[in-house]
Amino acid sequence: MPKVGMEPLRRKALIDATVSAIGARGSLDVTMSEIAGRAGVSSALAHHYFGAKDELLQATMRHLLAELNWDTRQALAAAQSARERVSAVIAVNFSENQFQPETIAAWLAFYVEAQKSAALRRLLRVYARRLHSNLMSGLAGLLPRPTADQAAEAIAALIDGLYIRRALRNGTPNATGAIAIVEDYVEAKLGTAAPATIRNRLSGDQS
Amino acid sequence: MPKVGMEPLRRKALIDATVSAIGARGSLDVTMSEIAGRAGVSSALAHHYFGAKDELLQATMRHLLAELNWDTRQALAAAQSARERVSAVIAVNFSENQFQPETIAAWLAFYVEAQKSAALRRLLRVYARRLHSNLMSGLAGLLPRPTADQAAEAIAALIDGLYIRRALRNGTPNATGAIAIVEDYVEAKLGTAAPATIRNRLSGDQS
DNA sequence: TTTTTTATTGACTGATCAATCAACAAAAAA
DNA sequence: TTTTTTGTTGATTGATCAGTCAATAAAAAA
Repeated sequence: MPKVGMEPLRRKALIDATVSAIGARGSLDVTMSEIAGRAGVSSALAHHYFGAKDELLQATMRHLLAELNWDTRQALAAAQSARERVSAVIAVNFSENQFQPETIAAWLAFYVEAQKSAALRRLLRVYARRLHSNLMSGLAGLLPRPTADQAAEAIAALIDGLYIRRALRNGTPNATGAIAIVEDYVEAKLGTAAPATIRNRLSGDQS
Repeated sequence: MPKVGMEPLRRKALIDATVSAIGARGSLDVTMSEIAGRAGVSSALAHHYFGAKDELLQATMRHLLAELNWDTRQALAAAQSARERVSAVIAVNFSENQFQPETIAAWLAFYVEAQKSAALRRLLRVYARRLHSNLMSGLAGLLPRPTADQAAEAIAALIDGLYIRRALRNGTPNATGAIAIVEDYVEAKLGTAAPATIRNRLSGDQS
């Protein structure tokens, strides 16, 4: 079997296997054998390409982050207004690609692991900063500065909160419901602080 | 040393030690020795009183839940109006007792572990249901039914989200800031759907 | 006093797992 | 063809831990 040029393929397969293993187990303490098995290789190979388990986990998280970033850039590019940019960022986080049980479990697990690992903590901070700045790229045009900043913080917290609750299959099950909650917040926020013409652009209101 | 009547004391000490060990390690994979050490006893004793590690973790979570519930009941009893009930529930979740790094780390870790353990999942569902119904005890008097339900969902997600972000020491550091964000949401929500007299009761608005 | 109950531990066992390594095999280069 | 590089694994090692158990000792009951 040994063909040349396997490395990138194996790396990709191992990273994908890591996400699915974490998703299946629901936590980060998956074994290297489990991951390697899912990728169809031996655990020794996983060590060969990634060294320590830690590095595989970091690479996996970087991959998740890169995918989210890619999706976000696509969505932002298609947005035509500040208001649409906000919705685009929200929508991406609950899109098919992102709002998958496997992916959610992985994010959650990484959040916990980040308390132990400085490297993962750094990566999560990158995520938080990006999310904030992506949200601000829309909000800055809709609300005065300090208010916009707080709104971005709230939206970010909402997104994280809805993720964590989804992991438990508590209320707020589907992506549609989650988006509705966040969009409703945005509307409420714009309704109290911005000209009325901006209100009620997307969904029907309930006043 | 063996005095009679040690059991309840040891149980309490072990549960406290579990919270602090989880807080220190930042994850649920603390060893029984670590926990027992913090409680000043041998790991064999921890097994003696709790059987398996799993049961100690469940007991710990039940304890956290009971404390939160107690604090919430106190706060609700002191509230004089529907609006105050909402604020009371919010305030409790960010109070000295609850919004502690140790406690936050424990909650987060339990969320992850709940994906593996049916027992922990059940406990977290109890928490979610209680939070929702406590919030509704105030919101039901301020907003029409379906809107109130969605608002409770959003507030719960906000609280969970702010917890998770606090764990990383991302933005939103202090409890005050967190409360401000949630209260601001409530105000915005009431502002669009309820009579104006209800608005701006607690904090200054920014319109 | 003797016996039983309660509290407590050190030492041990068995299982799990990350990480290593020597070995093998196919392809590419010489 | 021979040599080197690249890909791959089974077997092994060493560490870590949950859980068990026999033993000890103080207190309470008989």
